[in-house]
Amino acid sequence: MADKVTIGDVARYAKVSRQTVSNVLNSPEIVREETRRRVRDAVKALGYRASQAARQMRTGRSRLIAARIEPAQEDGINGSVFDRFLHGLTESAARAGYRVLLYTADDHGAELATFDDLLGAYDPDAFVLTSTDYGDPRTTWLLEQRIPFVTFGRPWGVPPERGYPWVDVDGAAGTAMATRYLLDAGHRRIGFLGWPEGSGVGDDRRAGWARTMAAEGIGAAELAELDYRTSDGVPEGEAAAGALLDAERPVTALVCVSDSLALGALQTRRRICVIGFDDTPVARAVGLTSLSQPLAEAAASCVSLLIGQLDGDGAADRARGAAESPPAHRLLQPSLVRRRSA
Amino acid sequence: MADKVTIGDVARYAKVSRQTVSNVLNSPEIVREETRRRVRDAVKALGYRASQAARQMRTGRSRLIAARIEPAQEDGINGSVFDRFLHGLTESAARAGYRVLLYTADDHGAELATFDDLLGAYDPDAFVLTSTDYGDPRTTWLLEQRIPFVTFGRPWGVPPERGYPWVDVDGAAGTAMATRYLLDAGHRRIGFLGWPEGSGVGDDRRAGWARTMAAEGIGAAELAELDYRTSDGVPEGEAAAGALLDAERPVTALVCVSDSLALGALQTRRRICVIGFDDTPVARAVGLTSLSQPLAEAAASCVSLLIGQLDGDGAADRARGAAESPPAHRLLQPSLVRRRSA
DNA sequence: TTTCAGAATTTGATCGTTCAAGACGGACTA
DNA sequence: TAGTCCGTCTTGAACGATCAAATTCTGAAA
Repeated sequence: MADKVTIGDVARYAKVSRQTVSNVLNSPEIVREETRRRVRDAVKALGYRASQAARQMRTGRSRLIAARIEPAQEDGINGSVFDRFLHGLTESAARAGYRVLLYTADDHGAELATFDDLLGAYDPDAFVLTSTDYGDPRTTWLLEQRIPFVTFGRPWGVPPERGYPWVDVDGAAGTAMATRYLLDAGHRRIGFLGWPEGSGVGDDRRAGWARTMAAEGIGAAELAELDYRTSDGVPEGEAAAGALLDAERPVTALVCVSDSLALGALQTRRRICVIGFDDTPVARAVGLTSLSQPLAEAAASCVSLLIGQLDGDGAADRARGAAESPPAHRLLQPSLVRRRSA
Repeated sequence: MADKVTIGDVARYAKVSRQTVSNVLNSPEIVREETRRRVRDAVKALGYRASQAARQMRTGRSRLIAARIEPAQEDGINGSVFDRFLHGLTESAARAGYRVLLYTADDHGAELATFDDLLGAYDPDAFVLTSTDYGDPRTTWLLEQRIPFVTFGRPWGVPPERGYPWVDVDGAAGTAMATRYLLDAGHRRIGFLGWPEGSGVGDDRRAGWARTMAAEGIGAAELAELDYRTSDGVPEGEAAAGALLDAERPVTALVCVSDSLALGALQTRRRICVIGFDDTPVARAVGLTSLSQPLAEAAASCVSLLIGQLDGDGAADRARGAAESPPAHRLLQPSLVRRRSA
């Protein structure tokens, strides 16, 4: 194993000083063309790569982004969504010269402790949070500590002045699209299988269905009939779909808040069109039409929002003690993947 | 944000020297009891945490373990297996004072380049490889560079003298267990839905079924009839199961090399018992009996094998230029999760 | 030729930790 | 009494990079 090549080795090889090599790497514009070329050749010839540890010592920047890897959920079907997001995150981060550091935590309290731990030891430059919920203590803590972060998920119920950058997928637009698709196919009794009220994501997805149905002239009373709420899970979906199908005026199609519920609905084996949400592997496997989140794009957006804070004028802003521009955010559109079920 | 607490701050507070603080942290046994206590109090009072970057500078150890996050597979159903492994890895590593650094790579070539990149910049102490295959160039490369690593997956086709530490789940024992279970339930025409010959994992799983059937007195000719090979995927499974069911002497039960194939078999909706492999979320969702890999335990084993190399006498061994003891490994047993399908 | 501004490059200090070697005091030995 | 040793603690140097300031170089104007 070749001994470590240091910036000094490169400097000697290129017959310049350490600092010039450093400049070629970090601010090439201030180095004369010919010197720059010589240094770059030396870097290539020796296979030099800057030691992240040494750089971090001086600059205080670790080029590390911390992300929590979530435990496999009870139901697990939706787990792969996060998996794909994480993959995209790793790729986008690498392109921007950052790496993803994983951590786990069982609850918000443990997660705050982990933040502190990580910041003390590895000192990541930023965090990416997922599964944000109402009154999330993590965002508050990070804002207080002035640690850069982004969330994948909107700040549900957070007043705008406490805003922070986020990326999310427009769930309402997705369910609206699905509903419109079913309406165009001639359906009118289109039910919605959703979660109990109170989850940001769930309520948002329900809203898209509701407003599309309302625009079609369907009244509130009928909507209430068509709106079924249950906790997530395949058996729950089967039961709920059964209830809606056995009603006096049965549904002919269902928009579901998750693939788990949609899969349950499919398992009733009744003549019914079903559309799920998240386009999980299961959906692909069983031919379930589903709304697909652009996860790679979401991850890329997260990284670019972070980079804006980190490499951009973020430091300057924080020094001035003022965040003048409101935090950036991005709302992405899901797409409908047509399969046998609808 | 409190300024960073350094070892010097702690030293001043405890009225000792920097080095004594360092000793309390790294070799407490050489410090007098009372001093040790005083230093520990100071550490707690100030909330000190050693800077990983500075430590790495001096010791050359990053306390980072690199793992590749695999792209979601075509079929994706089995993706969650890796996901759960990664979660376990992160947890076990944290317990041992290590963190997991993610990277991606599209093929082995790109992965070798990434190894080099990572080692140059972040200098992880070890790698965890998954999805090893025959003649894997990655293990050869890492062995040559004398970089510690473990694989989750046996060294298929690697001569013992080029051995390295690994952890794996005994697939053959799993399919043997499944086959035995079906035999005990009275089945005799038990088919095996497997992948084409040539994959280590696939062949191993087939072997467990074959040897259990043979032990039951079923001849080679009949075994060949019952053994179906196809590429992975739900439609493929459906087709294969159909063929075995429509044969002159149809099967009454199926052991499958993956949940994808098993799910396909289930979708034939024929009266047949099916057992899958991996206990994926889909299996849980549709009530598929499946073999479950102890992923958390596998991850913990990977970490402990690595720690043995890293914190143990690994450095001394390497200094002596001799690996006297053969690399350690662990073969774990899967378990059968009974559900409706068998 | 001299002067000078600006560009290009170099030098010394520093980040926070651990290593290697040295200092100090007390006990034990000769 | 002096010498030696051991346990405990301290001091200076080093890891490899960047920052800040000093220095040298370049070319144009006086």
